[in-house]
Amino acid sequence: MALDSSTTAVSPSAASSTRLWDSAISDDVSFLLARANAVSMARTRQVLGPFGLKVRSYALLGIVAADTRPSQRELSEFLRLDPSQIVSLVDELQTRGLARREPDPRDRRANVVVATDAGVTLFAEAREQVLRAESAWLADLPREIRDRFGRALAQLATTEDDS
Amino acid sequence: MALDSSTTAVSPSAASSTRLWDSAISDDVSFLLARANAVSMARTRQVLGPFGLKVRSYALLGIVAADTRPSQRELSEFLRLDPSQIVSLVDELQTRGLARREPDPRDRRANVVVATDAGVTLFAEAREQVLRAESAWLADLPREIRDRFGRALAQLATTEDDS
DNA sequence: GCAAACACTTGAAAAAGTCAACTATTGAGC
DNA sequence: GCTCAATAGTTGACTTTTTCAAGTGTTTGC
Repeated sequence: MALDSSTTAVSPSAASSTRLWDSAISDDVSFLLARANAVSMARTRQVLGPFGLKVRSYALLGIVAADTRPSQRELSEFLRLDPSQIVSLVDELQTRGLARREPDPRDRRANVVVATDAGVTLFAEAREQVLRAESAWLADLPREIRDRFGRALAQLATTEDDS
Repeated sequence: MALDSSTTAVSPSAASSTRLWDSAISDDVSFLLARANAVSMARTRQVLGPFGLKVRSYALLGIVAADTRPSQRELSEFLRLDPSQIVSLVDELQTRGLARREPDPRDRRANVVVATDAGVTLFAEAREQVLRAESAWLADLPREIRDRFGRALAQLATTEDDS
């Protein structure tokens, strides 16, 4: 299923699969959330394409563009990525002149990752388009839901799992 | 990031990464949606574990348990999976006696996938637990949001992407 | 009747994720 | 102050997942 971000979302008006929306799982919040996420990923990916950014690079760039000066370890934990994946993402941004590593003065084992001016600028431009696409996507929700959807998601996103 | 279903979600109260929630991207609906989806996946996975089901098998079983008699092609399109992935999932359910293939009388190239009685029963039991976990997860949302969250997600999930 | 398209299947290839091991550094315990 | 376990970042091996190619048998459009 599109329970990941690797698939392009199309509407259930695609004739051959419309009828399967009548089955029970299409009432499951988990299914709907996965589906909505897939649509969101596809839309975001499309918007970021012209900036040469992928969703993960965009997210990492956004964090470091906020002058947070995170260590790679912090990025890894926050983004829920393996440290070796952070290495690759930072390498890529560094190669493009959008971010760089600096030695962390508090701990010689660590780097902090900082955005360059070019990185800050690119992020701002990309974010403008991302937010525009989001607004368009959310536009048809009832107003009182739309205004609180982000907050609801944030609350759900920060609920501990049942481990 | 947890922009996929492969990661266990933990709260931002995990001390070392709390401060990164202050960056811009944590306002992005796409980021929050991905995060909420990751939590949802983790919770669903945990609930389905004791039934020996994974999220995708559960979804597929749910569709065929609804007496929809879908072809594999229809399942592939609906769930946004490659046909070869449907083969594996159906194989697995078939091996466990939860579903089976039948020749499609309308088209000899095709099979329809049907749930067995055991499959229908297992799905019902699993679904009960999935819905219970969902209710618990959504419980702290404001009432007027909680009552309409699923519908909002369904609307978003069925919006065409900008392709 | 023929050729292109299609359903399912198998398996190869590519991509993504996970894990192991290394060097250098830090911090806890004595 | 010393020792050793833990840690940060890195590289690369290994595993898993996804994508793609190609095959057989069937259907459809001309």
